[in-house]
This record gives sequence, structure tokens and C-alpha cells, in this order.
Amino acid sequence: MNKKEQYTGCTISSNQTSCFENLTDEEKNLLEKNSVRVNYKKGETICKQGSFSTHIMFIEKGLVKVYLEEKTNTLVLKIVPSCNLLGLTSINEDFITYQYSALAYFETEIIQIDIHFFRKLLIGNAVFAREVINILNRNSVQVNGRFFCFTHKQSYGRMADIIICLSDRVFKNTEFELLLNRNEIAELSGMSTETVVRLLRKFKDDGLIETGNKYLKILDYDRLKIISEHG
Amino acid sequence: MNKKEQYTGCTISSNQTSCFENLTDEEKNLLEKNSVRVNYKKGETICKQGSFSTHIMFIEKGLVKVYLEEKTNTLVLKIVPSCNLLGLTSINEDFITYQYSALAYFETEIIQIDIHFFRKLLIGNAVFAREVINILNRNSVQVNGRFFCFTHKQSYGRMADIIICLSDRVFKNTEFELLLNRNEIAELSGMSTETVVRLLRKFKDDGLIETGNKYLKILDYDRLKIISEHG
DNA sequence: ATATTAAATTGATCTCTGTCAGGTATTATT
DNA sequence: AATAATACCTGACAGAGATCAATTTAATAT
Repeated sequence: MNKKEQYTGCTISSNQTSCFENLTDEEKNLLEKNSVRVNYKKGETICKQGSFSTHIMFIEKGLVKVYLEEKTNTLVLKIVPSCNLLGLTSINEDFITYQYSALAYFETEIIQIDIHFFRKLLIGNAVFAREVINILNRNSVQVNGRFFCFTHKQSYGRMADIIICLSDRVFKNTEFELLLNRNEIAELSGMSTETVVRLLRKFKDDGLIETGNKYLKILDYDRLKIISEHG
Repeated sequence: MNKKEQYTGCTISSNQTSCFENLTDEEKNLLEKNSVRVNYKKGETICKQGSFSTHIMFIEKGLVKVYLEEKTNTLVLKIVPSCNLLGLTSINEDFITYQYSALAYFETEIIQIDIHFFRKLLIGNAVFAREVINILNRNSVQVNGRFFCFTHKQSYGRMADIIICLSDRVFKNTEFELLLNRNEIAELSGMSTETVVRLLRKFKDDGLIETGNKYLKILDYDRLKIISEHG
């Protein structure tokens, strides 16, 4: 029987797509011709919500923050690692502009694929289209889970979530160099910077984690997990 | 130039799919054979999160609440009117169970389509697949907008949202019989029943709406709109 | 090394909104 | 019609977390 999954505020999809494997050699060739590689430095904007959507992006290397913005408000939808696609929403011609912004968390290499070409690929290759549907669905499920967490968990739980998430999915180690500052963690977990500071201190005082200068170490993974589930 | 859309907590997709128009006559025939019609009464469960996903559902008539649940918590993702599909997530074979629950708000007629057959349709007909992709994308955009609202707007704004939404999209009239009770409105707008009551009273006192026995009338649409945008 | 800017921290306060508890009105049932 | 059961309403209270202001620490530039 399936283990019943708990929702976590975790944003980082651990999925990696292999959708291009479904293309024929000829399609792959054409893909090559209709693509360009672009490198982004930490903090650079990869695509901007509201601007014309001219291409679909494939993350070749790096880590990308995908977020919504309106006035001064921001909502991080997901953090996307390498081997994932960005901008798929605009496959739909109703969405002539990007529906979200994306930004490089650090050094990131993107392959831009012409959107008209991408649409042609979809029409011409149903197996490929099917794989894209799968990607979209995995995405929704993940964002929905995050939505659930944001509305039902309080800060303790969300903080625990993000620590676990960083450990499990990004750095794959219980001890890691913390590349995000307090402000970025706040954004990710949907709370204020001050609250992040206070919670991290509390977790430290309680012996759950150890934090130093830009580094974080999990001391009591199990207890964090419990907080994640009940907080 | 495009008017810049504001996010609203509005849940009701005004989209209606016509994806089946892309099928050949033969496919339509097969579709007929692989489908059954089911009628649901108000409050009945149409599909249950966590149960095996055996079919995709098409809403022929009615109104459906789609929501996530975990323990005692609930999150309404969207309200879906007729001519829309449910359960598309499970096109992806990774999701052998439904990822959300759905319930009839009132008398609803559903066409259940065998999921294996639906998958075959997708593989066999790229135009159809493309339309399904469009549906999924419209869906995500809507749910994301709602996510944004829930995290950034406070109760006043969300309350205004829902009143406008009911008026514009469901009953298509500024005066309507309120089919939802306070508890259901609370669920929809992500707040407690008491808060809903208080806000409705406040809106009434401020001359924004008129409420009577199970009915609601908008008196000052423009001011509601302003509250929706700034609240 | 010093100055300047940015990030992290801490404390105090304040507000929104949920919870609880107790009402009244409305609807359903016998 | 009487009773039971919901739904609706109101007030009091409390707690989570945001905001503001001030200080310390770290990072960067001169």
C-alpha cells in the first residue's frame, strides 16, 4: 500500500524531465537549430512576468526561483533545479506573456527554445506531448501541496519544511553551506525576515540545528520532521 | 495593450472546454462507448482524494467544488462549472490515485470516461492532447492566482473577491439567491465562519451589499472592486 | 585598516483573525 | 404546533506573526 504522503511546503521539485528522449533524431536536430544557450549569474532574471513569451526554457545547469509578483508582493511558487522546463504555460496561445518571473539563484545555464517550434513539436509528436502533460501535472500537484501548507501550517512547520527540503533535495546533506540569506528564506517560506531569524534561533536553542556563518547543520532530523508534520 | 490583470481569490474558472471537438467521428464513437453518465445530488462526493483514479470526469451540468484534504483541514482549489474536466492529473500514470476530492455543490451530471481510453486518445490525437495541455495551463494559472491572493490579501479583500466572483461568474447578476451558507463561503475564502459573518455585516453596514434570507445584492460594485484590489 | 553599506538580530508593539462561548433566528422533524 | 436541529450572529479573548525601530555583526569598498 502507498505511504500516505504529507503535504510539505517544500518547493523544490525533485523531478527531472527526460521528455526530449521521445523525439526522433530529426526532431532533435531541429531542436538544436531552434535553441540557444544563455548563461545567467546569481540574481539575474531569466524571464519576467508580463513580458512577451517568446521561448520555452530548459534548465541545463543551476537553480531557479519561480515566483509571482504584483506591486511589492511576491510569492515563490517553486524552486526548479536542472533538467526542468520553464515557461510551459505559454504553450497555450492565450498566454502571450509569461505568467511568472524566474530568477537564477546562482550560476545557471538555460537553453531557450523557440516557442513556435516547441508548439510544432507537440503537434507532431504525441508521445512528447504526453510527457509534457505529465510534467504539467507533477507541477500542479507540487504547487497545490505548497498552497495547502501555506494556508494550514504555521511558521514552525514551514520553517522545518524548508530546512528539510534544502537538506534532502538541494544539498543532499544534513550539513551544508547556506547559500540563501535570511531574506530569501523568508520569501521561500512565506514569512517575514524577522520571523525567520527568531525561528532559526529557537531551533538552535532547542538543539535541532546548528547555524554558523552561512552554514547550517541538522542535529535532530527526526524532531524536525515531527515539527514539519504537526506545526 | 493588455490590461494588467489583478489576482483575485476568485475560484471559479469561467473557461469551458471544447476539446472533444478535436476528435474524429470514430474517436467520438469510441468515447461514447467508454463513458457513462452519473448524476449527483447536492453534497455528494464525485471523487475522493487518495482513491484509485479509474476515470476522467466531464461535468455535463452543475457546479463542483475541488479541494484538498488532510486530517481535518481542507483547501478549496477551485470551483468548476459545467463543460470542464476533472481528474486530469491522473493522466500521469505516476498518480494512480486522485490528487484531490470533488463534491457536487448542487445537482450535477458527470460523464465518466475510462482513464485508459482517455490516455489512448491523447496518444492518438495530438491536437486533442494540445487542447488538454491548454486546459491544464489555464488551470494552473488560476490556482496560482488564488494562491497569491490567499497569501497576500487579507480577509476584506478575499471577501470582496468572492462576492464579485459569485456575481460575475456564477449567477451573472448583482442580485442572487445565495446557495452557499456561511460555512461554505468561509471554506471558499479561506477564513472562519465567524469572520465571514462579521465581514458580511460590515459590508452591509457600509452600504456595499444588502443581505436577506439566503439572498445577496451588490449595492456598490465599484467600491467592492476597490476593496478587492487593496484589501 | 578604516569607512561604508548591507545583513542579521533583538525587543516592543499592534493588528488581524481564529477560537470559544453564548446567544437568536430559521429550518426540519415529529 | 411543538420540538429538535441547524444556521446565523455577537462579544470577549488570545495568539501568531507582521511591522517598526534600534543595535550588532558581517561584508565590501576606499
